[in-house]
Amino acid sequence: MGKHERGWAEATERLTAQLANGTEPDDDLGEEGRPDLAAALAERIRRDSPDRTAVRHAGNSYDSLGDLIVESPAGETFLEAKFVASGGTRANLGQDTLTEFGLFEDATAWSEFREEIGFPEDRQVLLQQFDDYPDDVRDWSYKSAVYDRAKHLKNVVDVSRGQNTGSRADEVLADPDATETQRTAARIINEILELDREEKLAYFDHLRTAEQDPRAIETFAHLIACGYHTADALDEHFDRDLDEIKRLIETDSYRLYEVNRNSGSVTAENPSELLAGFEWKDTRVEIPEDGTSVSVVTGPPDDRRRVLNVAYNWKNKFQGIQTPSMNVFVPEA
DNA sequence: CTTTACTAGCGTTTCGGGTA
DNA sequence: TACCCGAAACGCTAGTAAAG
Repeated sequence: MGKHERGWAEATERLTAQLANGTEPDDDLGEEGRPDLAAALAERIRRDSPDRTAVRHAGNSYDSLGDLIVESPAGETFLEAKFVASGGTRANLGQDTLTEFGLFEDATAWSEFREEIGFPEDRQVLLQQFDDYPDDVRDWSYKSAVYDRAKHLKNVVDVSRGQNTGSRADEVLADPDATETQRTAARIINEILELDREEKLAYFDHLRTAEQDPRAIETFAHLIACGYHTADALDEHFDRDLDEIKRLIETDSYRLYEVNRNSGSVTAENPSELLAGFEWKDTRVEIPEDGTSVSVVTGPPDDRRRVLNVAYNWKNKFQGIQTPSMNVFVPEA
C-alpha cells in the first residue's frame, strides 16, 4: 500500500470496523473509502470471528501491530488488511533494504557497491557508443541522462510493450534486415545487460563474505510475512516488535486479509502457517553462485527450508538502467 | 509429448518529498 | 512551481516444472 493510498485504505479500514460492529458508518468515510470493500471485509470478519465483542481500528498502524483489532473473550486478534488488485504476497523494497536493516553486518549497500566498482561510468561509456541520440536527451549532469538514452535505444530496436528488452535485442542481431544503427543499439543493450549481471554477481560475491545477523534476518522474514512491506512499516517495527509478533503467531492471533479491489473477494492468510513451522535455528541468507536472487532460509543444512526469495532487479527501461529494487516472493513449497 | 500452472524476472505507472 | 527522482503498487511474460 503506497503512502498515497493510505487515505482511502485507512478510511476503508475504519469503515470496516464500523460495519463489523454494526454501528452507523460515517458518511465521510464512505466518501473517502471504498464502502463495497469495507462491507466485504466486514462480512468476512463477522463470519471468521463469530465470538467477537468488538472490532476496532488500530489507529496509527505504527503504534500497534495490524490495522484492525478483533476483540473477543479469548483475547485480541490482530489483523492486517491489504487491498490488492491481483497477485499473491509479495513486496517491493528499496534496493539497499537488506544491508540497511542489518541482515548483513558491515556489508556494502548495493547502491554503494555499484559506485565503488565504477558501474555508472562503465555504463556511460557503453551508452556513448551510440551517437545518434535525439537533441533533447539530457546532459550527463542529470541522472536521467541514462534513462533518456536507454529509452532511445529501446525505441531504436523497437521493443514492444511487455517484451523483454534483451530478447528483442537478440532478435535484432539475428535479423539480416536490421539496420546498422539498430544493431549498434542492440549490441549496447546487450552489453549493459551483461555488465549489470556481472555487477550483481560481484555484489553477491561481496555479500557472501559478510557476516550475517540471524536475528535481523528472522525479523525481516516475520515482518514481510505479516504484511509489513513498506520502508516506513519496516522502520517502525524492525526488531522491537519481533518478540511480540512471534507471540501473536504462537497464540494464533495474527491474520493477513487480502481484499481484491476489483472483485471484492477476501482471502485470509495465517502467517503462522508460513512462520510457525520453523524453529528459527541456522537462519541465514543463502546466496547462489549464479542467479540474481537470494533466499532467506532456516533450519539445518539437511532440512533447510526456504522462507523468502529476494530478487535484485531494476524496474525501469531494462536491467542496469533505472530504479534498482528488490522483489520479495514467498515460495509456495 | 503436449498442455497447464507457477514464479522469478522485468516492465510501466503513479505519487509525493526534496530542491533549485 | 517546476522538475528530479526514489518508493511503491502491481501488471505482464518467459521459462520451467508439473500435470495430463
